[in-house]
Amino acid sequence: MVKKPAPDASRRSERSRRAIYDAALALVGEVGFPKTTVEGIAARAGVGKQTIYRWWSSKADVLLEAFLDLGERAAQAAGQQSDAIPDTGDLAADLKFVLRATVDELCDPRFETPARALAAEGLVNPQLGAEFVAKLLEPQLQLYVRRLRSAQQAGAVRPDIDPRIALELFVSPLAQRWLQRTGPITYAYTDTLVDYALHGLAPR
Amino acid sequence: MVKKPAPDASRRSERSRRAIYDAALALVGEVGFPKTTVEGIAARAGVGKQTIYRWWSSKADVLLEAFLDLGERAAQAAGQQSDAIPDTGDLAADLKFVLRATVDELCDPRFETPARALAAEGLVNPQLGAEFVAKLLEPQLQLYVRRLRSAQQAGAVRPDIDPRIALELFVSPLAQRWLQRTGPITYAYTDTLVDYALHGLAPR
DNA sequence: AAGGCGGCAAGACGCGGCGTCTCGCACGGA
DNA sequence: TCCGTGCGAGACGCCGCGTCTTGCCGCCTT
Repeated sequence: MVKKPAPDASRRSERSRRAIYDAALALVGEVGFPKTTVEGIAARAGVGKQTIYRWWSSKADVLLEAFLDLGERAAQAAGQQSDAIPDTGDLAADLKFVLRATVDELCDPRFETPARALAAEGLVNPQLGAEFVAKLLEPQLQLYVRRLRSAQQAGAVRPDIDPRIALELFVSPLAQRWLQRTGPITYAYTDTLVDYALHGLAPR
Repeated sequence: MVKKPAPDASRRSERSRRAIYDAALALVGEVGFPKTTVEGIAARAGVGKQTIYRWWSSKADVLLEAFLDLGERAAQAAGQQSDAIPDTGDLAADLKFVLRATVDELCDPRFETPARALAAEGLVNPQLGAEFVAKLLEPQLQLYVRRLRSAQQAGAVRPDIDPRIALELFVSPLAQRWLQRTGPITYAYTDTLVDYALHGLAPR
């Protein structure tokens, strides 16, 4: 199964790696993913094409790592963790708070272009899609799982509910509106999602 | 705003149009969307490239129309409409029924490959994405809106609920699992979604 | 019946990006 | 000192894109 002669990672140029990340993110933001080329990334980064092909298999692969790296740096810069869900005891308020923050993030152009490009590529490329889900999406969703489990212990959520499915009631609608542009994304919308999901559509 | 000399549609070859639809769907199914080329479609259809470029702007555009055409033919073949939501008076049962049918459809390879390819392209190409949503997705969603309105009049759904948002509680999770492969797609799963959405996560 | 008009199949063409390969160069360890 | 190897640079063949050209054929007009 080992196809490549495996280049020596200890000799790898950190400088080139950073330059490639920066160039890839900048180009995707400026001209979009389809018009971003490996040649363009190499030229902007001041790097030989071979250096890119030596360490990555495709421009999507480069962008995924660049995006992961961006996320890590942002998280480190923002103190400990910007990604934990608060637990004040008021589940509805906590969910609305974190979903509002997600709305802000989804509307930030710096985030939006590469994220959408990666999601799109992941749909068609299962290998990349799996990595995207495993490294970016699922860790976020697990935060909701934890918060919902806490809510179950506090009696705010029925004990027979599966948290991994429950979170999709408010996360997936937001994701779909953003991905497919099927509707406006506002605080009012996400607040409504939380209310509907917690209390149901049927009369009580 | 009129850029093209507008070819004479009355002289258009129906034979070529059909051959192009068939070739496009076949190729996408066989080698996937990224490896499908305009040249390949033309060759398989026994058609000049210019004939494709005369009537469509991109391979994604071709595939969108081919897919719409496929859907129309399938709908016509299946009697009147295969896409209406039953209204037996039991909202939960009706929703579970139609979602199970959707699960079957999403797992049909003939449907899956082109649909996923179109969705992926729509993410990155807003023009195509808007058309995809307007012509394929939103009409389906409006069926849920109607069924939910009927349920509101019957007292099965609270009157202050917005049906267009409510339907997302069970449709979007399924859509996301399918698109991003974030989890298994089963009848049990969609049944659970309906139960959670109707009765809420909180204790009653 | 004769002529034109326009879509048609076929394919040549230039362009540009892909992925590979070949150079020297720099820098590390024996 | 001398390999070994990643590096920047860029040449190379390949292929698909989107346009353009050629000759054919059917329809509409006259």
